Amino acid sequence: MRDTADHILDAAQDLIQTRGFSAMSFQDVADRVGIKKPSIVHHFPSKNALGEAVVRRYRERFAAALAAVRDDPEQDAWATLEFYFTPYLEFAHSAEKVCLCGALAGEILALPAGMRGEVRRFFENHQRWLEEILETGQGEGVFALFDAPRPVARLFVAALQGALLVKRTTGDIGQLLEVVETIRSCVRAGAKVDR
Amino acid sequence: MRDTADHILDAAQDLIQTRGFSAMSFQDVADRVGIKKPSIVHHFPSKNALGEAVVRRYRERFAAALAAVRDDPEQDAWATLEFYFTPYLEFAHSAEKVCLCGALAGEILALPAGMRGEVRRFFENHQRWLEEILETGQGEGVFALFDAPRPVARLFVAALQGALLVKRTTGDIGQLLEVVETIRSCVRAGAKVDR
DNA sequence: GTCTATACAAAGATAGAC
DNA sequence: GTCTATCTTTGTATAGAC
Repeated sequence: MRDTADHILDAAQDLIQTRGFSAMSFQDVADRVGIKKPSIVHHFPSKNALGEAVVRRYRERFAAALAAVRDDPEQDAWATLEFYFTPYLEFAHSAEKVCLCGALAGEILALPAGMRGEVRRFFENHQRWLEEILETGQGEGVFALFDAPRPVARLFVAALQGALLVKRTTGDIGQLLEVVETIRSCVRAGAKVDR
Repeated sequence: MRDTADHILDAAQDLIQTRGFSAMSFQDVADRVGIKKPSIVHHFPSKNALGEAVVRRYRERFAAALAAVRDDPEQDAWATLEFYFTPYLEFAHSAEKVCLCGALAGEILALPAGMRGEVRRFFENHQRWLEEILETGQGEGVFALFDAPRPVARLFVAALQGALLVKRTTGDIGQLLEVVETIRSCVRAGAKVDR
């Protein structure tokens, strides 16, 4: 049986991912978990603390998964890049889902300092990780980039996050698949840049 | 002297762009304009109506500017693309500014239906417009795209919106400039794709 | 660990004077 | 067109029983 604290975190994360942190209330979380409002306070002393715990867990899980794939000698650069697409493609199955940190970026100035820091670390980590993967793949001749690994990594992270948000707004799930496919064709070694 | 309704719209837009719609209140708007809460209601009967008016004005202004440049025979494809970067680069001057619709995309499911429709139309219009520009430029041999105009246009819009949000989160203004520069090098005719 | 009850502030909105 | 005053709901958070 699942721990109540975990259950609360799951409910809060889903609410933030869909409605945003400002629009989420203890009442919403309590209703989903099937408890009363004060029971949440027993596990998380304030709404800010709950929000920070949600983002920290999300960021740490993501970071651990990315580090594991990067350090797995079985995975080549292409497989590693494809692994990075996986969560985005899972978000694409539903019209409503976006990345937790992408959703929070829209209201970042209204968030408590602890949450802002977690979201910032999330993006910095993703950009550094992808830059490293692109550089490795480029060195091995697997990727052909039209610019340096750093700006290209930033372009890709921004495009994937932006595509999730636009997808949910327009309701066009194909949006995300198109962007992922375009990124693939963008780094494909067969598409050598000549200049 | 500026009309009060316009003043209210300006204040509300700035508040939504920074904190988000859910976190914005009549009190915040009233304080900025220098009036009391009920005076706002006289101009906009509800918070939802005010929010919808803000997004509609923003979308219509943007659409008019884009259409004007597209239909100006003086502007070639490159100048038109550069024109599209202008507002994004202006957002880049401040660490806090993002596109109104990019900010709203994060909390889209918490918005009233009228606002959701406006944000959707904003993105659909931008994607169609940019697709058309890319196609024209490609036909004239000015742009060299690594994929069809439609997916490339979607990638660019998503990347620009995502870059604004990431920029504000990390506080790194260079983020946006890098992405714009990467997009430029990405369509440059000198960088012909060979496959 | 969960509950009832409650405190306190802030929200959106309305009525009616000026 | 703007104000004061007020209504009603909802928010976060606390106190204390079980």
